[in-house]
Amino acid sequence: MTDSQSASSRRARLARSTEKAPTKRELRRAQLLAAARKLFLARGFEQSSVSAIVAEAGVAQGTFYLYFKTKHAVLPHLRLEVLHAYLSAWDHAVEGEAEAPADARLVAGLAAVRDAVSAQRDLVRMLRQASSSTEQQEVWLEGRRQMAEPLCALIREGVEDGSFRCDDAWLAAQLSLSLLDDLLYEAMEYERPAPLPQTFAHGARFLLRALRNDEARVTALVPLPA
Amino acid sequence: MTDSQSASSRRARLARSTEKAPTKRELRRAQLLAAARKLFLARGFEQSSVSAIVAEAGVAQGTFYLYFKTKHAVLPHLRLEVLHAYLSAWDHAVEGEAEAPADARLVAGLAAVRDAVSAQRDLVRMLRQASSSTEQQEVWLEGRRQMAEPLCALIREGVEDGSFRCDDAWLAAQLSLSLLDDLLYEAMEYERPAPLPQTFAHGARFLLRALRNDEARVTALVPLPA
Amino acid sequence: MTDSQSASSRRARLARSTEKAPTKRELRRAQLLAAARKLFLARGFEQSSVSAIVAEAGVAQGTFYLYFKTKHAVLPHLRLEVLHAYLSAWDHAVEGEAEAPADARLVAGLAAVRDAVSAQRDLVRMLRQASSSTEQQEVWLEGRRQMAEPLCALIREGVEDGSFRCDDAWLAAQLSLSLLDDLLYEAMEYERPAPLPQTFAHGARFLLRALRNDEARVTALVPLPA
Amino acid sequence: MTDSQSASSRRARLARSTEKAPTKRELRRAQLLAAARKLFLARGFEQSSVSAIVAEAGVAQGTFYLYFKTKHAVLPHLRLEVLHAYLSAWDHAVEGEAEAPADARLVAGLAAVRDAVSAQRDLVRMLRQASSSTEQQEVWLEGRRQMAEPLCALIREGVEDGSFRCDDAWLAAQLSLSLLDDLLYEAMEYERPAPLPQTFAHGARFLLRALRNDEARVTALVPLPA
DNA sequence: AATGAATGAGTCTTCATTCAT
DNA sequence: GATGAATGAAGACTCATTCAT
Repeated sequence: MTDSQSASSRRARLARSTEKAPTKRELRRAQLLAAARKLFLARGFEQSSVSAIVAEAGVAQGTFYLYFKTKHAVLPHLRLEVLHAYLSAWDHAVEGEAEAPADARLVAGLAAVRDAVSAQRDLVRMLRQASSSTEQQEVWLEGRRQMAEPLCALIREGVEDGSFRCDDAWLAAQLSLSLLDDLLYEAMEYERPAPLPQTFAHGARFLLRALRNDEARVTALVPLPA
Repeated sequence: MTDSQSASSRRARLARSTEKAPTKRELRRAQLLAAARKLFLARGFEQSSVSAIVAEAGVAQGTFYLYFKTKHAVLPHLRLEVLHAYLSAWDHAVEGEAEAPADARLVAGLAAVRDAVSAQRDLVRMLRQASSSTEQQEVWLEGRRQMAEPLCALIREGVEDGSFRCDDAWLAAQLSLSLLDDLLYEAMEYERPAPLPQTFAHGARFLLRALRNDEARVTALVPLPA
Repeated sequence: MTDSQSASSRRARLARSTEKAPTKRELRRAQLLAAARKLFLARGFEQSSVSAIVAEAGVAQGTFYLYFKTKHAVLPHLRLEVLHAYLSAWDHAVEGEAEAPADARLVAGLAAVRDAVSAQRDLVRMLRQASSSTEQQEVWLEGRRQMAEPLCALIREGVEDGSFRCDDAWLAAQLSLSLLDDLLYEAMEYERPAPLPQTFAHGARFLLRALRNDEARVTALVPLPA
Repeated sequence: MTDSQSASSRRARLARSTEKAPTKRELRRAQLLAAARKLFLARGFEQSSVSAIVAEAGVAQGTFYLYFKTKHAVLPHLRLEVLHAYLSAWDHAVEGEAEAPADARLVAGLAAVRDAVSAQRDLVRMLRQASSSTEQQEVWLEGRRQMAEPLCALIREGVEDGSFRCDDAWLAAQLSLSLLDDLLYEAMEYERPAPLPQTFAHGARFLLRALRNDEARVTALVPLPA
């Protein structure tokens, strides 16, 4: 329950800015955001001019600057969207098996995020390419921190009920995220070091083992790929 | 021996283009590269104009285009420098303890690369920020591939001599690189998720454990940080 | 009547884009056009930079590209100006002698265009020199087509009333235009093959004869030059 | 005879610069000329850089300037080539029917030049597009003058033997050239005002008529096209 | 005579941002 | 709030020409 509580409160926190009040102002911003996302996805950040964005949105050039201080200021908003998708996927999967042991929920959560990564691939590719100003990097890290939270909680739970052992749950969570954010993304994008299913299976098994699951359990949760 | 051989031949391969013949042409290119590196480090890629680079190098605008087809064409050369530093560090550390068991050499190698990552931090930060065209991404992946090679060889050696166990040495090497490339970089850059020493220690322990070293051995090789 | 009607409607058609609405936009465009014409005339097309044009017009560099997609896009507008001058001259002259027989009107029209060619000489010289992209050539040919229309109509009229005879009125019109566009221009520009008055007189007599006017009539309409 | 004499002497005059002495210097110049022609034809004048020309010729950048003062200085040489081709065609055709009457020889000559124009079309298109400096225009006119010479001689001959009548043979020759240089070129290039065969037939008939051939003779020499 | 590295002025064009209406 | 014309600095890149070797 602590889990689903924190998940809900987190979701609420994230949502507050977009779901709550469909202000006229918020709607306009969303309209511009949608136009920007579409173009950024199609042509990339640098290649999408503000003028193209406003054309797509059907508003005047100057209007853009009523809602975003600069062109770069659009990026954190898009990063938040990605983040939101990841967290929803995790929460949904983990809550879906609320009665299962921690390691099973971990695997379920990882798989759910893997699929969310897949669904957000294009947006992430764009965000990675957008020349990341320092402020942008902060947003990225904050996202990783938020993602690590529930993962860390789950690992701690597993440590308590004896299914995991590890030195530092927080760092273990980070390492896992490194896998999701980085390795899975590249597996998807370039099929390197191996196609996605294998990369995921080996990665998950590697993680479970590092968390001290015994070999039989590891294979039960994630069978070796062909 | 195969290890040190492949290391040497790799080093030779990498070096050929730069060390061998200090052609007049190579010297000019190096001069421009140095100017570009300096400015890219100081202001970032997008913010450094070609005109600033040539001013720094003390040559004419057109001269730049005699040595690089476009401004972006400079980046792969700089990425190679970083790569070269990593590989040198690894080779040096691993060869330095040629008689030690595989897991000890792994830890030594990781630590050496950690320090090299530290030394190259600024350059890497810049390369990450430079809007990475597709070709640029290829260079990055190729770098990771080259780095994974010796790491993978060492893991295989450990599997043979019984100090490691793992499903897939190549993917395990990639995961480790994910740690080096990504997690250590961020630990250094932002002290997150934890300052570098802790992040490294926990990460290395996590890896060793995933490779099935027993607890005592893990702690002997990498003590728990305070 | 058909003649003067078509002449008027043509004039109207041409005029619509420029005379009708002195939009703010049209005015700016005209301002830039004037600056471009002045510089192109003074230094030639290639030698006139966009930056010089905007300086002359007293607007910012970027403003130019609000009105013309590229520097070359200015040329068709100037060609239209020339064309307009030719057509006005022809219409005016031919309408001025509405009661005269076809051959007399032909000669009057030719003479009027000759003078218009003279007035537009510098502009035409520039347009000829401007490296003519394919699209530019299309504009040129389209201009010739528009010019040939009334000339052809007049020749046909002459054929009907028996003052002319010819195989193909359209081609005869083209040949006459060749004379106006090409030979008269060169006569004016370089006094070759002979000074303008002689070139014109001989050319007109040659044309009239090709159209089967008898010798007396030819000489009555265009006396032999000294 | 005066005809073939003047033709020969003219040919000699033109040839002198290229045929006479295959100096080492002349050969190099020809080599560069060939490279320039090839590139100018393929990409146009402005789009062919000196650097591309020397690459094509297989010599060094600086070498170009040993043989041509500037890039534009290449054009007159190419215009001469075109001219030479026209004159050869004319001479050959007219001499080939030395016994025929003047008007038949005129038609034969015109047809020969028409075919030469066709063969040189690409080169001419390029020369027309090359921004014609004043010096370049002089070369063009000089070419027309040289072409007009034999044509004029033939017309005079025809006037003497009674097959032609005209006010001024020189101007009549110019008008005919206007047809060849201008109208035929455009008929070939754009099939306007009509495809080449029709344009040529009507043009030739128009000329013959202007030179006072009677209708039967005109049709005998050049039948009406379908 | 030949080379080819170096020059650097000059090109066109883009675009984030502002501001008067 | 919304507009969209105007800005103008900045950008990457080209290329005819020179000159030391």
